[in-house]
Amino acid sequence: MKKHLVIVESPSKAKTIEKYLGSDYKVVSSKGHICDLSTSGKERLGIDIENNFEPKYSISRDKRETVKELKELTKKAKDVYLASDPDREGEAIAWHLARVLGLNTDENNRIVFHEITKPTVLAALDEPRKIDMNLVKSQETRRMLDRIIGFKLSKLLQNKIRSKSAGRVQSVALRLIVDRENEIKAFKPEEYWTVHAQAAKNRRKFEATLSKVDGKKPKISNKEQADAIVDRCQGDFEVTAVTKRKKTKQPKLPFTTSTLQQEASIKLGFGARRTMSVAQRLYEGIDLGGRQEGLISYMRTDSTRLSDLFVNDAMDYIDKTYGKEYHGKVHQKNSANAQDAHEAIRPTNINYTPESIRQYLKPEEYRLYSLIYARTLASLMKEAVFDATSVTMEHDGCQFKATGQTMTFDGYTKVYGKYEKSKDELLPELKKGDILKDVHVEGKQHFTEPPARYTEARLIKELEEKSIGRPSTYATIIDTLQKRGYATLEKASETSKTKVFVPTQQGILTDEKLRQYFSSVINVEYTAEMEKTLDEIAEGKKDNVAYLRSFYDNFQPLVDQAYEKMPKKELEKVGKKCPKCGGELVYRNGKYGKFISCINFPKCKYTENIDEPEEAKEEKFCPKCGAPMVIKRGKYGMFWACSNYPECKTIVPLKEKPKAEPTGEMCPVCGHELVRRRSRYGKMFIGCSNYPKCHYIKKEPKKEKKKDEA
DNA sequence: CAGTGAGCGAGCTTCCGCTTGACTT
Repeated sequence: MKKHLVIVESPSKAKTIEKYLGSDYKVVSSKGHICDLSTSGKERLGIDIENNFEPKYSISRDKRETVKELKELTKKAKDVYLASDPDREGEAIAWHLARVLGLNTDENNRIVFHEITKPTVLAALDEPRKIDMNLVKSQETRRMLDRIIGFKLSKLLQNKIRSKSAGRVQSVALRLIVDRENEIKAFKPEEYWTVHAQAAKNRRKFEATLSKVDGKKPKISNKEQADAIVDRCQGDFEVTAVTKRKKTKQPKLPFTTSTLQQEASIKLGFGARRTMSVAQRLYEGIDLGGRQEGLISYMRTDSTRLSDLFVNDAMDYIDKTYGKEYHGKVHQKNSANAQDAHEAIRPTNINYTPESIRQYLKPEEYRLYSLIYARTLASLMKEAVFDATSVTMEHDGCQFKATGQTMTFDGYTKVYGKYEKSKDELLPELKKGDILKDVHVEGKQHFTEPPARYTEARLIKELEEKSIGRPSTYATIIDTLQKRGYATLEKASETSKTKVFVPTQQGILTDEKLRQYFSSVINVEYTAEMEKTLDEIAEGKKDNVAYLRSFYDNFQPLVDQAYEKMPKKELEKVGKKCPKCGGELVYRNGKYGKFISCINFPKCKYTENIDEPEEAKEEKFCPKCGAPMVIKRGKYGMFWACSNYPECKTIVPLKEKPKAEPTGEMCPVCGHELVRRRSRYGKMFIGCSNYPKCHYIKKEPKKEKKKDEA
């Protein structure tokens, strides 16, 4: 018997939905887009600009197999429902599927649902509609714009300054990093002081901070000014006001991709890549003792919405587990450009507590699942309540303030508290008119701090707030900046574990050129403007070809101008000639750093390493065969080798000793100094400088194996 | 964990956004 065929985007989703629909239905997936703009042809743009921006599509190489299968299934099916995601990209996927599978686009064969629950999927099947061609046009416009900007700029920069790529999204991410670097460079620390009073009542100590001097907010910029205030504050203080009020703290919204990546980075130390791959495993399903179950909803989402079914279950669970007083409400707020195709990232089943399934999870899966579980549950719980007290005390026109708070109801922090420390700050019982004796007042010096470099998490947050990039691309953007050699992730400081983005020379240069020639396209606001127009196209209020044309007519002259005016970056000359072909030797940047090569590459493949040791300038001949010797670089460092290799395998060590750092420590065996060296296996170790007479090696404290336990 | 070892890179395919496996980074 012929079945109805339903096509979704994700295989895991297909499995779940097939369970809901029963045996009359076959549910399969396209695994994302199946088509893309072609990259063959003259300009490789896949767009016929002269012919009204006609797109040229081809089936993506890695989807040939999928498409073949879909075609066969279509032949066998009674009818086909296109159930790709309910957003711009999903509509385009539906249209590509319709074309490739030969479906009638005038038929009602498109269905959408915003959450994967049985009632919503069944309801969707009752309301099939036609493919929304305006929405498809909107996606197609976005795609063509990105292709034009990306390929034209990349080609230009490759040609002019040997940069690898540029694009609407990556180049703005780079801009943010470079801007921040410039702010830091321009930053001048300023000195300022605060004044603090240590007081006590009934032997309970507390600290207050200077808030006003003679009724005005103080501005203290040096020690003299601070000392003057401290001098004024000698003697008894009087409590002039005590105010008490209730304070509440709301739980945060459930996770989107961006907030999950941020929180996992801060709370678990996961990079965006790692978070996504662990989340993917949780989504696809974990073997829970014989049965495979998806533990979380879809992990690429911009929505904080939770399905009604889930909310009901979770509320029951809260009532049952914690009591009705913890029963909160649904908070709702999506970011500006949210497309809301999926729910928030939540557990699929609230009864799978992290503890109850811990035995089936790898440590990193357990940690991420615990975070998602706690965040989701907390979002539906009551706010935490605090008693907050503020005390004002004065002496000779100098007013100090102290604040304290105690939690009177833990609310959502019962489950999310371990990720959000909030400490009680206690004040002694004080009342207006109390006199405080023996108050110790002193000034504290501070300096204003430069803004911090971006961590992965901060950069993703910034991009999301500015509507740049999408949940499926945040992790890729981070990778691209590094792969292109525009920025590196480096430790924020010697001691810190946090890694931050530092732009490279090439990154700074690339940004500079884009700023100079393409400021109207590569900037933080551009994507938001584009999105506005795309919405108008989707609503049928604007013609997409007219939009593309006006963009192109503005953009192409900028490209032409840049080809004309942008100076070509010449390769830096070494000042020596190539021993092989006599060409100029130049510095190049390789994957492993700077190196020297012949200008005639690829005709001449001569290379050399930079920072040759001093003695490389000497002429040296092989003691065995008399051939000249050259410096070679092995796994373990540099050495002289016969140029006749491999016929003659003579090796002479360098005169320069390999690095051995003194440590200041003495050898417990022979009393000579201990030095830090690199072993032949490449590891650093501390051994005795009296080697080989003394073989002492200091045992390094064993490095703990990375543990992934909560 | 102590006396060895001999790469590679670069240039010309890049964009963004939707997905998962096939990888040997």
